[in-house]
Amino acid sequence: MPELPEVETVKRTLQEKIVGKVVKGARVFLPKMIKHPPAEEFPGAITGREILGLDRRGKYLLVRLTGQFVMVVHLRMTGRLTYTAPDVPLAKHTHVIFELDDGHELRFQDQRQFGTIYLMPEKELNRISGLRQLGPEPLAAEFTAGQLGDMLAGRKRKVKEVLLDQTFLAGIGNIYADEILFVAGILPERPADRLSEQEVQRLYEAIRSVLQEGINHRGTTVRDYVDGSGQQGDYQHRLRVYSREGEPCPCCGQPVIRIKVGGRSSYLCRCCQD
DNA sequence: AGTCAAACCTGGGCGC
DNA sequence: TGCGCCCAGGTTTGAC
Repeated sequence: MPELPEVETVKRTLQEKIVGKVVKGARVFLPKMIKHPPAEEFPGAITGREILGLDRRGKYLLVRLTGQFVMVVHLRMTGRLTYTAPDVPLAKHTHVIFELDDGHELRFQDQRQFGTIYLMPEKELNRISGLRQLGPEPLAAEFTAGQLGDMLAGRKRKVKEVLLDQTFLAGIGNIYADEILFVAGILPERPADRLSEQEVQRLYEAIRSVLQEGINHRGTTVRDYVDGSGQQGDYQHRLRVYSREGEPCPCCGQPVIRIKVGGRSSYLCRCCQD
């Protein structure tokens, strides 16, 4: 489910609900979801801490806690983190419940059980390799087209594979990669280092605009994604090519096709992208 | 180094 | 109704 715009939306929706709340307890029903500390130590380690704020890095959600501790959550494909009243019946695949001092719960559910939760001192966050190795934030003010051009130089892999590489840029996944490449008018199989200066500029602008659009529409719900209040996103109605095999290209009307790139389904228009 | 497939899981959808 | 297959927003690992 969740790429940068979805994780950003979860962050924003949870922010208004849980900042300032104290964790009164935690129940772990599926220990393997807890990667650190050992699951049996996790409830004791988080109980009593106040939630100071929420941040996002790439697709990672960071919950800042008192005592310089941070809980790091990655939702992977089907994870959900929702602020829920305690009388709401437990949804299937609910693996961890946090009890908050306002009587509500923060519930983590994950059908496919790929999600991860860490709790550690802020200073040790770099022990999480996926977090440590993340590339730049594509929406950061400091990220420029010139920088993107430098980063692409010498990259012989397909441009879509590069966009999906979290050590290259943080937060782009399969849906937004296809949308970005369509908006930029670039085929996903193009070698990354063979884009013209103009194409790099278009790619940069598409990365920024498509991710921002996704956030503005509260993310994309293709299947499982919901935000921190359990609400679906809206951006699925605005997708141009992703999951639209056979439908007319919004630009030229030719059918959208699906191919495999880097092992992932990729949707594109042969007419509008080259 | 680069590329590919498999692995981690559950469940939906399709053809037969 | 059921079986078998393919598919799914992600990331890591291990084999060539």
